[in-house]
Amino acid sequence: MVEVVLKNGTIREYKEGTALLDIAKDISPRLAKEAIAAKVNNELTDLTSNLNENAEVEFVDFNTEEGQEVFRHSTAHVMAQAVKRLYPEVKLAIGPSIENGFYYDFDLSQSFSLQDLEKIEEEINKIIKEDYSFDKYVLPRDEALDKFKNMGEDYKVELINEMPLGEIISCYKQGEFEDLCAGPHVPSTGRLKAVKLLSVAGAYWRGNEHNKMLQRIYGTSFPKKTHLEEYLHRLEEAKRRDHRKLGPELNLFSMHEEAPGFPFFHHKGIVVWNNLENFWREEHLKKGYQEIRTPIALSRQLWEKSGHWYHYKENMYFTNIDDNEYAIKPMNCPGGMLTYKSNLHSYRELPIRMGELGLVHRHELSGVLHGLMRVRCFTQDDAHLYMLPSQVKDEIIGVINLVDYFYKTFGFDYHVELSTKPEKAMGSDEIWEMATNALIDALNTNGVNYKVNEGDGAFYGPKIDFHLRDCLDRTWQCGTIQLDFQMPQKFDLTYIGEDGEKHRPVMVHRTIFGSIERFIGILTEHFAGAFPTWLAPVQATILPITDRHQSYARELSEKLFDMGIRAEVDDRNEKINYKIREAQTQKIPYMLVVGDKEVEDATVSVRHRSRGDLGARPVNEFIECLKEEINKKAIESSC
RNA sequence: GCCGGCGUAGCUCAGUGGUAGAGCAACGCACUCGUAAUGCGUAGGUCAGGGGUUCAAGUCCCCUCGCCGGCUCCA
Repeated sequence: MVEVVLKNGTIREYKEGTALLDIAKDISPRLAKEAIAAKVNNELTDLTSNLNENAEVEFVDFNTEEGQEVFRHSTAHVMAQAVKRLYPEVKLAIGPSIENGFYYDFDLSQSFSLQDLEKIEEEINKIIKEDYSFDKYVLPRDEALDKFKNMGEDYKVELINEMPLGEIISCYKQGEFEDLCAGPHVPSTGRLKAVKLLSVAGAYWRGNEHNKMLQRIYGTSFPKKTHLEEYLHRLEEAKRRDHRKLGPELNLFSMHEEAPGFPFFHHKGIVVWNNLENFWREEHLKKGYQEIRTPIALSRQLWEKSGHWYHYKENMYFTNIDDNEYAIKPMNCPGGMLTYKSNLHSYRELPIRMGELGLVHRHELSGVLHGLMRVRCFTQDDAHLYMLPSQVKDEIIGVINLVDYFYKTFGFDYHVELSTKPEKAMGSDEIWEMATNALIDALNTNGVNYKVNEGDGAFYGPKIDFHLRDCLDRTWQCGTIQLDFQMPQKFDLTYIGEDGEKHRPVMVHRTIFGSIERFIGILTEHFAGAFPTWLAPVQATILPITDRHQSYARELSEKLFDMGIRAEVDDRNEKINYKIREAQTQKIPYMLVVGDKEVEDATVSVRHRSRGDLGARPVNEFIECLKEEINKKAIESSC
């Protein structure tokens, strides 16, 4: 007998070699039905595997991240099986689960159309009905190599060849289909109730652009049809929040074929922009930042000195002035260096925090442009911090806290990534290690969770990135903190130390918004265009019922204007319902309806875009409340 | 940049090789109205651009541009 300790602490005994699935059945039929895999001594395992020793056992269902991963991964296998049935000459690459679904990469000469996806989906449903069990088996390396060579699965052969020598090679078989796989999987294909294939896209083998481009089919799956439908519905809803749709609709910005990747901001977009800038300036002044501005075009020699000429040239734009070559700045730092160097600095001044809202231009590949999120010119809320080595940790902690404060003001969740030395890097390994450890130290001190991206750092130093999510759960890097031991050296930056000698300061590049353009994109999607009142391009619209209420409406509007509130009067000859509808679609926070009653009582009837009709209030009382809401930068409205 | 898809009025979309359409928006007129669309009328098009096939092309073919979904890259 073996002893099983369940998650709730109860202990049960089973015959040695009992399958985990049978244990689940013994505990409850429902558990057996809902369990996707099991964790034996914290290791994820197939339900079909047997228990041979005492162990802690936990059953994993679709409500857990691991359960979803296993479920989607199994679906990917079934999709590969379906594709193989329909296109026997196809070669399989890899097929992992991803957030919200799965994909599988295929090498096939003909390209998949949307109709093909439907056919594949039908075949998947057949395989689900046929309810094959997922059977695991292990085999020695040579046999595995022979097997997949004979099958013509070149990509699998490549994968096996790269596995460490001692590694156990396992395969899973369902029906006629076999695939190299570490597992685990659901017990049988019948478990995969609701599957939907979503899109086809090109993807390079192993993510390397020099490799062959394969066809990637994306899909998702759920244990219940209704859950799939809910998910698809949510996707549709999310598309309505897309800033590329809302931006032009709300008259925030527009994009034009004449300038791909270069956004045009309209008045209403600029109002949002200016509010962000004002907030930024206020908070940075409080934190001891100076503000500078440096030119957009700087000479070739400067970029050679900074290293951009050698490490970043393919992303830069160039121009000639009086027969000399200039580059349009893709980053603000070299200009910042020159600014620092125009004065002599004492150690007493450090840390110096020099901010710049700098417009940078980068030549991005045409295929990556994406509304305001990925553009070819953008305004970085940059700053360069110059400090003593002993100040590094505190300065980084200061920036981490500032980012947190900013993002909290907008109600954003974010995640943090740490990027280490890339292949194309300046500087020695020792310097990189020191810099990277400084960042790690600061993160740990602040108790920040972070993910490590090996080799993803900037060419001049490692970085901490802050990522925000868009409406479709894609994440975008916004804030960043980059340590730089290179630039100060290249530009021979110095400060005069206590000893009267020149010393080299440490430098940090950092942004909070990242790019104002991208941040406005994220903001738009996060609030679905219904910006908090302090950011809203129009904060209140006054709606007179008829012509005879227009003078009262205009008086009110002037009063609001004098109090610094952005208000409009809709004096068009339309019914009140019509005006309200339009104000609603424009997502204006407050609608102030004025008619006979309001004129007589010196009140306004307040309607909020999401809270509806709130009734009449004295004008002054409402204005005070609104001012307060705006000053507090409240996310929720309360007037 | 690469793979695939898409491009008709300001917006959303019809249009099966044979005279370019609808709704909304815009503009004009009437209605003076109480919390999400008043009625009638008018105007609006190089069917992304260029080339080709055809008696005839929005429709079929080729090229270019842009957009969308990914990959690579990145704030």
